[in-house]
Amino acid sequence: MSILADVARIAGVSKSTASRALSGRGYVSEDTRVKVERAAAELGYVVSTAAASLVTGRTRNVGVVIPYINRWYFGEVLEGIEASLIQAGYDLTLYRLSSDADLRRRVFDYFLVRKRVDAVISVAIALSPNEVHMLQALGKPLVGIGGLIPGIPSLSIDDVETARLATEHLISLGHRRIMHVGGDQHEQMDFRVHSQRYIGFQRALTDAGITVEDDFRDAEFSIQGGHAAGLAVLGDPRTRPTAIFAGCDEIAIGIMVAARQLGIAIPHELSVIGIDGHPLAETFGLTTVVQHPGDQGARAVELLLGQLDATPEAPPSEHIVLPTTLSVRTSTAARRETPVTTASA
Amino acid sequence: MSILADVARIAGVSKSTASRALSGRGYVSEDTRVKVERAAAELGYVVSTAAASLVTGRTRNVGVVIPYINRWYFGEVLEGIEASLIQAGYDLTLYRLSSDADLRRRVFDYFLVRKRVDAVISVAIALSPNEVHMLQALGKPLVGIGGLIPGIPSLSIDDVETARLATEHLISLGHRRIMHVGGDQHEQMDFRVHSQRYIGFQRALTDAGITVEDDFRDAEFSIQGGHAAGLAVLGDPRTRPTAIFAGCDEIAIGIMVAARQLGIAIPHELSVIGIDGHPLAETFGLTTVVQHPGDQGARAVELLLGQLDATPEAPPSEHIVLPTTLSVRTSTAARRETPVTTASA
DNA sequence: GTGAAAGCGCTAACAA
DNA sequence: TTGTTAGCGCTTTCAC
Repeated sequence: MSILADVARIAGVSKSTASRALSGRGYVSEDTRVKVERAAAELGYVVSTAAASLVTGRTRNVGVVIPYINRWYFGEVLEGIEASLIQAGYDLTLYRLSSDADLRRRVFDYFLVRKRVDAVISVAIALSPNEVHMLQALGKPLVGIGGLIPGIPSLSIDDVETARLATEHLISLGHRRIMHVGGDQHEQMDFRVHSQRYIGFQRALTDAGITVEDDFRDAEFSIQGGHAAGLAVLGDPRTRPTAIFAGCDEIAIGIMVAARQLGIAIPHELSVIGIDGHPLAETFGLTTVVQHPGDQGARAVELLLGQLDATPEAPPSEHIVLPTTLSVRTSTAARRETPVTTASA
Repeated sequence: MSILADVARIAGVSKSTASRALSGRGYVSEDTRVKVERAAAELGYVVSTAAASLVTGRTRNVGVVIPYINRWYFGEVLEGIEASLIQAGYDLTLYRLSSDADLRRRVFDYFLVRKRVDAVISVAIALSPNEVHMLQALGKPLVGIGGLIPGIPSLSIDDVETARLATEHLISLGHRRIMHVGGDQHEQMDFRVHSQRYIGFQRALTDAGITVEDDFRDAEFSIQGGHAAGLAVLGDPRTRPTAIFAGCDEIAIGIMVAARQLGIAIPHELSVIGIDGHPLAETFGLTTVVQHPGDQGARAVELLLGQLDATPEAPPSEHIVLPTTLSVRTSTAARRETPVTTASA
């Protein structure tokens, strides 16, 4: 492990010149720059981040806090962030925050503060004013994904509107007996995404003058979860809905699997719509409202780098609402000219 | 941001005493320890890792290189690693290595070397002797997951044996027309997992004296991939296999979906078996050979910490082969008393 | 355009 | 048991 002094010696210059040549900051003649670079390459020299950050206060490392890794949406976001970060020469330090409040406090009080990260991206985690304040007091730029965090730039779709759009699509097909299979309202994600989508759903129904008695069923946000809920909800032909708006594509797919298993024809007896744009939606012919999590990750990094590199006194703190688009497939291909009721009553 | 000197001043001791009290290394009286801790808490002091690592050479940070994030197996491994690491007080810096050789070199030459990580976990990436040597020369412990890496401790299942086990299960059910739908043999993963599984498959057939003409079809390692391959392979009733050994559970599930779509009854007309232990296997009634990726991640961290904390001169470099277990479900529930041939010829 | 020197915040000998 | 001292490797004024 060679150090800067070695490089300087071999190149026949001082440490400070070597440092300038390598970092690109400050004036160095073309000649010496070449000499220094050659020496560095020869020695396989790599700057010590520890030493550099000690003096500059920058680590070129970004912390990412995220509640799940192995769910499609989150994995995509993470991949998007990682790719952008590495390309910009930044490292990514990963903190998976479970619902364990203790762990969360530890991560914020200890890990994130240790001057180890220059900035933080918070995915689907609603930072408390306290947490935001802490990080900001430390001068650490902050970007949120998946919901609005007051005071910092954040990125998300409009969950209420997206849910409304999905539900309206079902209504426009003639459905009246529509159900929402979504996230447990008590076990909320941080931004209360579950409620938001439920609210959008109900709003669409209300606006269309539709009343549904049994309009909600909770499910885990996974294909398994959707499948279990689907079996439960679709079992009784007399009470089953003719259309389901699922809280995410995984749930929607699980429901479609359950429907097939129960011999329920899609879309003739049941229409299904999801949210996200999961690649499986195509395989299953699932209509879905698409968002692009990978792009969201990339965009968040962009915002962050803007804060990091540019003017230190220009903290843009607006919330950006990302558009979602309807991608219609066979799961909602049937149009009902007259409202359908499977109930015999 | 208070620094150690502040804490020391408030506690009325010297910096070194404060350091000892906080780090737990060296002798400090109970009394002063309490005083120092109180002062630190009062100031919200957190040690600067940059400064600490500059002098100790340790960063309490582990680098993880992994080819995918959004695939079940890899996500699980990552979650397992993350949980164990954070519990041990280590950070995790994530590098997703695509097939881009350039990126790979950059990560090894630059990122991993910058003294930013104390150790490296390599998931499903076959490190070259060069890469291993580089990291070892730097004194960085190294653990591999997903295949044997000569000279370093590594962890993996026996892909050949696992594939053989799966195939033997199908054979024992009376199947003769068996096919392997697995990874592209050209687009190999680093440890040639695809070939290994294919070899195990073929070995089982050979041992049973079975010859199959069209015994392989490649697929992307995803449900979509399995679905596409399934449609292609199962389309013609005269040539279709009666059993399929899939390269992973995602592929197997995709095949099952395709089969249902084609009206092929499982397990009466087709048996399917996968590898991994994906949670969806239960939903789909898929028989599979189970491994536990999360545990593998945890185990890898254990091995790493052993090297990191313990005797510096005890590098255990053996490869540990993890057991896999057959989990039988309905997808292979049918026993054929006489070998089945769907072919009319 | 280049070098000398100071010091970032911390730990680890070594003395006391 | 505690304090003093000397750096860890780098960047960055400030002279030259």
